[in-house]
Amino acid sequence: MRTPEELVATFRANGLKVTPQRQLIFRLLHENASHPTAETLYAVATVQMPGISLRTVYQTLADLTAMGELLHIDLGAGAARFDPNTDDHHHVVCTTCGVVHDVYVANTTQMPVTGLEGFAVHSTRIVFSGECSRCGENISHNLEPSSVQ
Amino acid sequence: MRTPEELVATFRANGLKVTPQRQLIFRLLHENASHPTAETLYAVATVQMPGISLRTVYQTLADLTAMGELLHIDLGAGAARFDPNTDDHHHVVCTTCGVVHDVYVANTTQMPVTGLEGFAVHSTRIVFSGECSRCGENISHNLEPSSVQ
DNA sequence: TGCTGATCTGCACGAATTGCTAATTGGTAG
DNA sequence: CTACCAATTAGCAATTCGTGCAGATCAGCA
Repeated sequence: MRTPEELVATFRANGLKVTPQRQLIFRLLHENASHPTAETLYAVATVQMPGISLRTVYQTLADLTAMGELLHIDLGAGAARFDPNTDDHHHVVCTTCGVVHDVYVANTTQMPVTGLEGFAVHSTRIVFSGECSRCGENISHNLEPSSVQ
Repeated sequence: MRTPEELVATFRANGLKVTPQRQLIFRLLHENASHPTAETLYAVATVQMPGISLRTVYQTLADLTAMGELLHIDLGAGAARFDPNTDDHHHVVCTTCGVVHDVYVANTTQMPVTGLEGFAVHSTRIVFSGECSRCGENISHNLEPSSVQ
């Protein structure tokens, strides 16, 4: 995800105004490397800016998505997640706690596939579901702090 | 998808009652090889059984899904689709008309992947999006009837 | 400083389900 | 064949995740 400053510049370049609400959201997204839902971001934003509207959060996320600065990811359950990582990648979801991690899959366009005849494929979405290591050991052992969020 | 008769037997075996509503839905699913939504099935069911409740359709689809006789597939947009094909497979969606076709992908567990460390993956869901041949040529040429639904 | 269109807020609305409950009914025990 | 009772159905309310709308506000420019 680009820096809040870059996003400010991008918004200006696109003729969009730079409001305090938008700047706050830029900052939160830049700081937060997780895959928040609109509600989650709203909750965090409210702390720093009481009165900000959930509607505005949705709107700004939609703007960022439209500009390609954010990915709108639908895991097929619950609210949409927004991903500051705009690389070509995929996701794993923990079915227990809901954490989402980025996954990189090589050559998705060259997978051995049957049934795509007649389709001009524009995109491929892969979602792995499983249990993260933290949930796997529901009793917290003396586990070295891994990259598990 | 199993035959209505088999499903009747399975329901009885599981201690569930066999009602006319359920039998109708068994039949519709067996006949209909597409990937209907609950509403779609409801619409068809209503013709043969006016007064059947959408709630009942949802309930029966949930029962079948719980028994593994049906797959609940969420394409990440709009209503859930129900798939009578319970093989291990994936899907393509036409972004224009919404048709869904089954896709078989070999060895999804051996794809070259980075980022799954620490996850015990239980399932992999792949959704291809694109345009089907029918929508690709939005003017209907003298196209030989293919398997395009 | 003043405009003015963009933006924000708050609320109503919409789609897709699920929760709840009274009325009905399948399956079985007489 | 009949009665009984838990399972099921119907139908409506409630929920979740968003989007549409309208009036109040504000950013950015002259």
